[in-house]
Amino acid sequence: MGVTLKELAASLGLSPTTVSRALNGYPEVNIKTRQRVADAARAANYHPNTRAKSLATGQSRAVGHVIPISTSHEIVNPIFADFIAGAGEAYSRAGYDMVLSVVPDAEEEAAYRNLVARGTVDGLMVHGPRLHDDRIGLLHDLGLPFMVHGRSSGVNTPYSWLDINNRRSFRRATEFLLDLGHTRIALVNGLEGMDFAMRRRTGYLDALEAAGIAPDRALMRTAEMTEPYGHQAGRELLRLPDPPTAMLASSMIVAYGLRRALTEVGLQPGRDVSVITHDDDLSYMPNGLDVPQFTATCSSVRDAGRKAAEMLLALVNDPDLGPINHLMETRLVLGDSTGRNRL
Amino acid sequence: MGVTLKELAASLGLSPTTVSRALNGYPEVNIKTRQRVADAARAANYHPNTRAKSLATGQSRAVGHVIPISTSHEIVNPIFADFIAGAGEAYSRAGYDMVLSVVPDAEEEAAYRNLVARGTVDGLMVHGPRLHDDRIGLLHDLGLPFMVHGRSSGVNTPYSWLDINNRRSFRRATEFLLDLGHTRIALVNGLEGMDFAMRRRTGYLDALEAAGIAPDRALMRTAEMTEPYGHQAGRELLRLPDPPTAMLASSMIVAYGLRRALTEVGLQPGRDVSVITHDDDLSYMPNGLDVPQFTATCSSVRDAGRKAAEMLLALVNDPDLGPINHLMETRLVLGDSTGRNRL
DNA sequence: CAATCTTTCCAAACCGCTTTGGACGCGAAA
DNA sequence: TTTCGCGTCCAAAGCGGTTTGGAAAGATTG
Repeated sequence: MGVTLKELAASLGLSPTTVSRALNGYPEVNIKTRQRVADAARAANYHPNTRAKSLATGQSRAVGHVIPISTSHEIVNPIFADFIAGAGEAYSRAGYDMVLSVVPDAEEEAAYRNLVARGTVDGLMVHGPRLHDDRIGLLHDLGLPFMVHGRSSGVNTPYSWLDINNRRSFRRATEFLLDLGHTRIALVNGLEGMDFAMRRRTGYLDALEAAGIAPDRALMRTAEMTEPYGHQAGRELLRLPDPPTAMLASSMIVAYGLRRALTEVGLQPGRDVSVITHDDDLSYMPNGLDVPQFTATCSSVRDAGRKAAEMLLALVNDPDLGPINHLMETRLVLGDSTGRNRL
Repeated sequence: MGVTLKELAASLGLSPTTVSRALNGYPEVNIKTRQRVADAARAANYHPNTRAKSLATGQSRAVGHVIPISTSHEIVNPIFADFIAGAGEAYSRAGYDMVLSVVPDAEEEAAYRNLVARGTVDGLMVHGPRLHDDRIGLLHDLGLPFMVHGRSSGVNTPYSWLDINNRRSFRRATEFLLDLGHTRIALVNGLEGMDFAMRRRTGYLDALEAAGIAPDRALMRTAEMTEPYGHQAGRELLRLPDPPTAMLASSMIVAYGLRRALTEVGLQPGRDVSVITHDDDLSYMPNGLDVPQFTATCSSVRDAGRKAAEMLLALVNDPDLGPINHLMETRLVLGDSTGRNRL
């Protein structure tokens, strides 16, 4: 493999101690020696062995992400890739490694315990929190710093999280549709076991209630967010005796499905039926090339990943930091998919 | 953190040596002692420290995936999540960790060198190979086992890869369209710097040539695979003086865009214009709920991840294994998006 | 019964790094 | 001159495992 510290030291006629100190910026080494060491290290392409270093320091300089695969749905969250990309950027900038554990949700707890007991990581990221998520209590007990991407309603112990303001976001979107004169507004949501979906529904209901409109269960759908789901939900909604004139989608890909359902029966988004979607700003799913195709509540999940990673590293470097939170607001971008209610 | 071997040994009145051997299945330990140790280890939730173990054995029991982020496009490959999910499954089953390095493509080489020099991983996975990809030569020199997901034309040194038969797959799809009477067939491809895109184009051209049809540059598009790209490409193709009657899409999401372009001008996929797409069988992008919405060349990228990971582990465990390859055929599934040429 | 294996265990070295506790030489202060 | 402090370096003890080379006791053999 690579050169070892010992070899490097020998080639310089110095002790490993001095070389180590020179490279790690300790004061007790002559400036000329330090320079000599630095040059030699570069020339030999010396990189300290990760395992040895972390064994000696007690820190692994790595963080873990546990990705749950729902055994019932076998689905991988599409936002995962962009979140990881953002987080990975922050990690590599800080010189941290990222280790990923992909596990069926039944083995999630074991996965967390494993990573902690084996000392593989200094911190953990929790993805896809559900309502009353057990993992938070578990991680609290395990004692390693962790960040949650999202929140978990019903959990009492304080914890660190980063989330978007799902509730306000969907309230805002609903109000926007109400202002356009819509009163029959459908919500095509994600799986409601997920915390974010519940919050979105709450925001939607908030707005309806404020407007004095009674919610209609027939207008509220929930499922794993795919295009065919959006399509089917759209078709069913349009076939209702009193169909909605506006629809709220929980993701861009669901909105694609809704649009297909509309155009299939000759309806045009924005003119005949309004559609607003949440847009995670996924790199491979841009909201139009130049102008936005959908009116959307927009928030970059990549930025979220970057920020969440930075927060996690802050927690790792200062364990006394206590729970830290960050709530990101979304911005409402106007596209062609919304318009006045013409009924 | 967790219990250490030394502590466990002390609590049992045994030496660390014996405990280590008992846990690792060495023969020179009494069956009763072994049992006693196993019980105690389970009771104490003992897991050997990753770093110490790998330092002692010289193996990290981890593999690295370097994910390049194109600095020009800033795009994360959408198939990445499912591939990782498949690979991760194989790794955790084998007791290996997966470490991810997300880096701008300019720093890719440094990332590989780093992982190797620091001894962080025992093997590497290469994603998104381009034509004449430098990384293969680099990894060859670095001497660590590696697998390429895809291939790289123009590379002479032998290497291990897993790929789908892109060429035959697109030749087959094109022939299918030719059999339906289509002669003006468009190819809406991915970025042609990518090896897979080049192969698909070749398969497409093979079929045209065999049918005695001269390729038309106006019918061949290439870009990053997004829905808006598919939409735009579809619009432009339909506006040609002599528009295509069939289209080949490089991914499901591009096909969504094509379909939008068709329906926008009142054309129906399958009846008026035929569309075939490649389908990576992404979990969040199913090809219809019950019946396939698109005729597609289908191959699960998740299975590919699983298989590629298994191959990489085989290489890690037997360095003399030499280059191993696996070529997966796609299956053509029939959907509603194709039909006879009615012109 | 002595000699020779086996079985079962342990002490100690080692993996590659960090870090503690000096050692040594030199200039400044007493 | 002696003492002290400082700058610069090093030897050695870890970190938590694995592994080599015995050692002691019991079983087997001639």
